[in-house]
Amino acid sequence: MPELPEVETVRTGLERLIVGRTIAHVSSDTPKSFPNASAEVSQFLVGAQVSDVRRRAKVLLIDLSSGHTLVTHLKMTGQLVYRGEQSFGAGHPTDSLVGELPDKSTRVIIEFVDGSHLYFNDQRKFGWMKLYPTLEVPNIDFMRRVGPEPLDDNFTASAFAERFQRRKNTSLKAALLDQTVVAGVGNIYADEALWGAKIHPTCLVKNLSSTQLELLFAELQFVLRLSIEKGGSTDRNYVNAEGKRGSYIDFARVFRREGQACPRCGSTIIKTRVAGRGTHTCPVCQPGQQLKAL
DNA sequence: CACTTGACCTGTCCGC
DNA sequence: TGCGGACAGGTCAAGT
Repeated sequence: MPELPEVETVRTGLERLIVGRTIAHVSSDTPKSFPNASAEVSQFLVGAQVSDVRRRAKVLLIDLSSGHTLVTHLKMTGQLVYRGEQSFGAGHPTDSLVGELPDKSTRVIIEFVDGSHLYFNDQRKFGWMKLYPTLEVPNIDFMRRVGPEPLDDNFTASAFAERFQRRKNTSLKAALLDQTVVAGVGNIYADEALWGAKIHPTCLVKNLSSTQLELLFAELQFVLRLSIEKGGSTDRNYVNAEGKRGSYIDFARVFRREGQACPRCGSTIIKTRVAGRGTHTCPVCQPGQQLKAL
């Protein structure tokens, strides 16, 4: 489930692997994955050179020399994997989690003039690629509404606390997952940051002190930075632009660790459901209302 | 308006 | 071994 650190890791890889390459051909297996991959649109793709790869929240922005941008959302199971030209045989890198490409979950194939490929794989078809004029990207509904980047130097803990007041009657977990409050946080890092701040996910925003919210911000930045350093979290499907896994999951304190010991106090971590999501907490470090364990 | 729930998909896992 | 159902979780539409 790509969140900010995973998308940032893909961005870094793509920046190194595809900037400067020229597109020769684009195909899509289903309009759902690339709604505007029509012949009319391909004139802005074919012959265009990749000029930059950017990220905003969980969205990847692949800028082209044609003045257009391939906007990509990986949602839960999306992967963007680059494969260089293969001079012989049909082999694939042995250190890749992804096998021969394309495979049955390949939705979009971008072929470059040098014979290399970028594959958009997405098992569950929730993700998508869309082409927009670069100048219109900031006007996309999601881009207009999405909150500040949590790792932006200009985004302060007090500004973070202030933005949470927009959702004062909801749970901390729901507020963290709300992309209009702060960008890029998903289920993994919401649970990890709440454990770090010793706050229960069902706690209402209005019941938190500004000190607690500032501590939560510090913990959120910590887990996001650590995960970027570890190349993201490979829980199920996520891989980077080379098809390789990320290792943050090995450093996670509560996420996917139900039944194991809390690394801070030794209590047994439990899994509950909060804001419609599987939620991992330490019942001792994060005191709050008792919830029925799943 | 504020907030919550369901839909979108497919593969995996668990219990019978 | 097969089969039904729960579950995974990002975002938006629909519902309360």
